Amino acid sequence: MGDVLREIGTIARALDSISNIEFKQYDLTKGQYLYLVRICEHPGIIQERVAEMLKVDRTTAARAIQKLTANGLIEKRMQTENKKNKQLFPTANGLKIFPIIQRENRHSAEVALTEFTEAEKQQIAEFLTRMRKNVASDWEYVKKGNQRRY
Amino acid sequence: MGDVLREIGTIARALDSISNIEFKQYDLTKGQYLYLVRICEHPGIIQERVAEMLKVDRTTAARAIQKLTANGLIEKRMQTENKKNKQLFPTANGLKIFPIIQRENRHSAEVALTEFTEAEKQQIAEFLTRMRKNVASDWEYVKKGNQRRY
DNA sequence: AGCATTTTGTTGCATTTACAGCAAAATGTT
DNA sequence: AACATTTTGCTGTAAATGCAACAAAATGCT
Repeated sequence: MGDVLREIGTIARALDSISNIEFKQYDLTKGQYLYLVRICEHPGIIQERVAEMLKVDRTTAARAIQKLTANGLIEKRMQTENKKNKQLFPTANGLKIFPIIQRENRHSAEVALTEFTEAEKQQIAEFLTRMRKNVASDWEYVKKGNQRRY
Repeated sequence: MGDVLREIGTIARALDSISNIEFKQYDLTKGQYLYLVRICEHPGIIQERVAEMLKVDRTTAARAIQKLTANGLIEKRMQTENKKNKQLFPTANGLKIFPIIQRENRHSAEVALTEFTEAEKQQIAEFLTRMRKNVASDWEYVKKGNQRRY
């Protein structure tokens, strides 16, 4: 079933594209909504962890977060116990945009799942979580420079 | 079920990331494998149609295809009846790489669907196709500059 | 036929993305 | 305690991405 992955890629690009266009009016440039949402949901998280959750390159996350900081949507806090980790928190402005993103995402989900019964929604959610877990280990493996055998 | 879209995004990024790393040894830079596959499968297709299938910006597709042409993996052919459309065809070199991409994609699909029964694979394929169709119209709508209401 | 609209393809430019490679702090090992 | 390894964060650089804006061909309309 090679087209399963294709469909996933296509859906992901389409939705990401839509979100990026719709969030431009809030001065959120490409992809930034992803990071802001995760930081709002996990205040105090460090960027390395955000990259891992999103399955995004470390440096890509670093620069996206840099920009969110520059734009005053999140802030980095240093701790006294740990001088290396920088905890991330949404600012008041970031928290103001957060529900807007949630609303948009909710609407996109509704559109995507039009004509799905509750049971079907339940089931696809479960399927996708299983797939994500299956894929996660390969991603880390390859990202660390290892070669898959096949 | 907002996490459905999230999972899709995460899976898509992870797999795309893996593919890009694995295809670098064949001088396929970021994303090019997507275009090459579609052109191999639909010889004579025009780039506008490729962009639409992939749900990618017109100009992004244009440049990816430009590069594939420059690297000798595909070629553009002009027709006599129609002076605007440029048909795309894989070259001998492109056709040599095609099965390598297919093999990688097949392996990724196997990994992603580990522990899925045949019936489950069937079902998720069907679900995803429905989702893709649901999302496609919004993508075109927004890409053309229209505003969604929600 | 004549004119407006759509389709297709391009380029300029600003931004994001990601591989290399570095440094400093934290953690693990002996 | 001393040293090696891992974790976290950053920057330089090259490439992809995508909006704006244009031109030319094709199509639609009256």
